Amino acid sequence: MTEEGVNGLSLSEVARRLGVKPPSIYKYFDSIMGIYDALFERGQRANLEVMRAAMEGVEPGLDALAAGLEASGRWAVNHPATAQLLFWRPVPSFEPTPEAMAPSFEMVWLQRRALADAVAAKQLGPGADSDEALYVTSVFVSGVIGQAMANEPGLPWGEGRFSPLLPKLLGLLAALYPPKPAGRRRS
Amino acid sequence: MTEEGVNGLSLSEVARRLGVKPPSIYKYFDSIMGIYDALFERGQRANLEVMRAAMEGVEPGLDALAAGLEASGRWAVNHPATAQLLFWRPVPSFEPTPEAMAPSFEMVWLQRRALADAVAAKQLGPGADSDEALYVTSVFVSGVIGQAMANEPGLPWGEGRFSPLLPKLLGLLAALYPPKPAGRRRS
DNA sequence: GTCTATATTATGATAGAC
DNA sequence: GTCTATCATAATATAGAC
Repeated sequence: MTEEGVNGLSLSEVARRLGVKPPSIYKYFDSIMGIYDALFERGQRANLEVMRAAMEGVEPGLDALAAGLEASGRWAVNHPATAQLLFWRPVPSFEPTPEAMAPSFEMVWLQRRALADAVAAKQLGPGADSDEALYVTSVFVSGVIGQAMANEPGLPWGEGRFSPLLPKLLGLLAALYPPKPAGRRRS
Repeated sequence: MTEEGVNGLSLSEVARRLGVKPPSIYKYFDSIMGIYDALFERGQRANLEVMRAAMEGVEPGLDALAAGLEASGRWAVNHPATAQLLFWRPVPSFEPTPEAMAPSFEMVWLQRRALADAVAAKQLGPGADSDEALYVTSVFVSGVIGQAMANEPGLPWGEGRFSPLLPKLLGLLAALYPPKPAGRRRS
């Protein structure tokens, strides 16, 4: 996928590099879509696990959210081909199975909980305990990853023009959802 | 590209749909990479022109920036396959020629000028007249487009969970680059 | 669980007639 | 500027021997 594009993955080439003949692959996968599905699930799982690990042992709330998203971003730029498969759906005929999708719901939940913790810790206002806040953070991360991968391929996370922006962008959550609502008249 | 993925574009299929035979294509393009390059250049040009048109007749500064980026986002979700070709480089063996890249420099310049205008109009602080601010806006737009295309394919701009976020995100520029620097001691 | 052999279909590209 | 014919190569997938 790295060499030919995600869409250029070939079952025959997989067999070639494994040192077996193409028919052998069919003992393990029903079709090339089965290979995509396994790659998709592995990728989702790996991404979830680095995020989970990064969030553990960090103060719950904004710190955990930032640590988790940084880890996810680092994983993505380190696995650009898989990340494209997961996040940009470049193979229209491939639809991941529910099992392959499952880890991504877990990731959403981790982020949603971190936002709720940030609200509870008064790092963010109550509006941050919302799907909207989740979408905003996902836009930040996906934007940074996409720009980094497209414009600075091969650069490690933390270098270049884009990935260093992520902490600054996450800091904007406090501007969107200020912990102390701007003093307004009682309503 | 829509049906088979950007990487699945086939010169033979192009010929088929044009009602000609494959060798005829070679009178117009050196190779399939020449087709990609033409698509890339057309896409960049189209994207530039909708942005330019949207910025004209709008108050220079933040309004023009927002209008231009909205128009660019709308164009992208309306042309998802071409947008993938332009913004995510899904064909590793394709390198756009300098001529095909040229419109994108013009786009950068339009946005940079809008940021400078916003600073001049005191809508944003001086720090916004910078490459960093440009990268931030590009992350916003690319993030919104990427999330919309991957998670809500086919939804028109303005609907769904992501594209309506763009104005809100652009509003954050004022938090990053406050027009009146927060009162600090003389330095 | 591996293989050979094969079916079927596709691709990008070129030579050369018209 | 179109075509026919062709080259060289590749793909996914299946049947069936071992």
